[in-house]
Amino acid sequence: MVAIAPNKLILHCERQPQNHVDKKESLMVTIKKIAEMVGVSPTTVSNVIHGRKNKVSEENYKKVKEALNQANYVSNMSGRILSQNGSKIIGVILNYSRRSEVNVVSDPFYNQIVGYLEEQIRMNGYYMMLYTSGSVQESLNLASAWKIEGLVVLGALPADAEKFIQVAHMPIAFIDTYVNESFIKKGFINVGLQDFEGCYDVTNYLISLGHRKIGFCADGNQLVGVDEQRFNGYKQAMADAGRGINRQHDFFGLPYQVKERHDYLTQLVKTRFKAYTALVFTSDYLAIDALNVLQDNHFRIPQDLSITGFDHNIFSEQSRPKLTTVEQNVKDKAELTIYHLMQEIHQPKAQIVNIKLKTKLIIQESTRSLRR
Amino acid sequence: MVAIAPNKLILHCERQPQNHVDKKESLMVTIKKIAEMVGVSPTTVSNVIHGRKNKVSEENYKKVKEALNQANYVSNMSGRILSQNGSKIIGVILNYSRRSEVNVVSDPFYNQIVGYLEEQIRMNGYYMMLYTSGSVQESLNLASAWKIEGLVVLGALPADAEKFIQVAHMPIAFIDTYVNESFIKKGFINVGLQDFEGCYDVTNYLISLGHRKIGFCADGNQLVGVDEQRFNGYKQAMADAGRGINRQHDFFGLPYQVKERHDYLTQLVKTRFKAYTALVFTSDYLAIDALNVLQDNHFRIPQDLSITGFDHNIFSEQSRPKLTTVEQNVKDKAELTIYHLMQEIHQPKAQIVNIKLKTKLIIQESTRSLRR
DNA sequence: CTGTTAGCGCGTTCAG
DNA sequence: CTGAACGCGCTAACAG
Repeated sequence: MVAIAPNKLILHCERQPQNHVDKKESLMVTIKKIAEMVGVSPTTVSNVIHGRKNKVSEENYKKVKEALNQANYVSNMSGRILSQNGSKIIGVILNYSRRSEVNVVSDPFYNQIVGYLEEQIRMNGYYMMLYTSGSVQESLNLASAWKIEGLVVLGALPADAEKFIQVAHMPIAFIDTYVNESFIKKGFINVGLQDFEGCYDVTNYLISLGHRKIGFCADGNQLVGVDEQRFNGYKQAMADAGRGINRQHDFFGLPYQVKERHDYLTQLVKTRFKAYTALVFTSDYLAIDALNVLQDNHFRIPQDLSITGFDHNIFSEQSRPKLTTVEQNVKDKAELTIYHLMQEIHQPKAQIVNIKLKTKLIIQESTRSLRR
Repeated sequence: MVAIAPNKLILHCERQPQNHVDKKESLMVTIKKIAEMVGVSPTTVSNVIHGRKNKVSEENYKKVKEALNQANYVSNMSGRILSQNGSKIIGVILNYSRRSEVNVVSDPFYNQIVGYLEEQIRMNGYYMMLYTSGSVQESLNLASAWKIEGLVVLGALPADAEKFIQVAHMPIAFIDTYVNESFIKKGFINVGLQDFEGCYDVTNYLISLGHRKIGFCADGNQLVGVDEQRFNGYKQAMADAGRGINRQHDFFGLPYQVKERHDYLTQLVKTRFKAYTALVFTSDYLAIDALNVLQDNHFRIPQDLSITGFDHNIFSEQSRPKLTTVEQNVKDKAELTIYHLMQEIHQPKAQIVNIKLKTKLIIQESTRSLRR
């Protein structure tokens, strides 16, 4: 199924014909075996494992406990799940994203949050199963096959998110998702940002610097979910400054694929971008990517053009000039998401959580004042 | 257990007292139910699921198949695992790394490869369980609890890797790991780079530009595993050019924590770095990080100092000047790793795989010639 | 070709 | 306080 051609330098790579090994030994330490060893019943062992001291004599408790440690007992999850217990798995689903047409892998935001999610999930005594791509149904199948206790869905588009809500039978926490009001009922969890306000602020800052001709750049040609909110924030700021926005002209939908995007940007630099003194980007990644193309085409940032990003991740710090951007706290996002998901797992349908974390304008070097 | 203080702006967050819901319904579609519906035995259904056409009449086959689709049957993994079948899980273990003291989250290399690994694992019909941190034993416990079929271990230090080999009862594929020769026996899989050669090449390139005073910078004070090999490559290139290396003076071990590292670098800029015309870094990440500190301290790169990275990831492209670096193909690494792990799963102990992928010198703008 | 049965490991009754 | 018995969903071995 994997179509790779391993024609790289291989140092040693011996091969033996069909060395079929019987692996029937099963080194698994089971409750039963522990019970045999100590000379008690499996139930007693189970009780010890679950710390039910009032059900086991102190003497036995000690002996069993010791045997468990000795043998490094690890409960078999399959057995556990089967006997109506939680699987202790949280599924994390990617790729219902604004950047869905390209491998999510390259998106620094997703990379970062996945790391933090894993950390939080592990700290709660759960395991994380990571799943990318596929349809909503596919994801839900995965979830039910493993009796997954909860799902984290990243950056789903409204339609997908709504399908998740309708079809799923388990707690779901969304991150950065906008759905129709009617879906926001008991059991709904979403952790997002004040996208509108964040983009309003940064646009407004540009306006305060004297900019009037400000464009808006996003991934893809559709403005939906997060990007839509950010666009609206930008639009509102412009409107409040007495500048109407023409979606046709002032919005630039950039291709997802790197090469195409660069080609398109190179073209824009020579044409439509000339009409602007500032550009608002929906992510640091995109802004930095454009920054390089602009610089390579002898645009000076910020002298010739001011640009702003969104995220305040490592990219905006490592670029030169450093990027003026909107900060979001990814770690907080992950923590809150898992916190509320755990609440929901332990106490279903108890709450509605729709968090919009504050953002913060980070003024750096990629923007300049038009006044003097 | 999670110690977070959700004192952020929360829009709506209602709460209800203990709305304890009975969720005993179990919407799970089981083989048994399908069997009842169609009016055949569970075995027949199982046979259809596994495509054993020769064991089921064509008529029944059709009827069952239809019912399965109709009901959107998904096999319960726990049952499957329990009855001696593979779990279809590949565990991916992080954090036995050269950068282990800090959250792996921030390391772009790990982020990237995790994404590609997930892709490959999924394409092989497996699931990925991601696990960070913890001891070798802990990781192996996880693996046995879930009857994990194979493990991918990223960036393990030699000692940990050797423990994995000794204790584990399942196929393991290492990435970027160096172990003692004696551990390289049937069943061993490692996919790494020509670290020595890569660093030799880049150092040699600097030498060819006329540099003689070249320093070496890595994470942490210990040179082990990958970093050790790279250091050796650097050392050898210097030796071949008639320059002996003093590990005390010419090696710079940088702190893992960002703040401390920046402080240390700021200090070095004013002192020891002055004695060098070029610096070799073990990663793009580190090189770019230092580049910024250097630039912020009015060092001009490459006029005052040439620097090189390792990885050729997005960082080396987005920096200004672009980084001269050593390219590795992360996608290839992931593909080969999973390819060979799958081989090993299906045909245990059949091979020894110790791949060292070629690297490629990428000459960009962060290095300059001392000749004229 | 089809159905019955046993057992995987665990947790939870329910009798002792 | 302890142990025997059952069932979760699935598969494989075995009868019919």
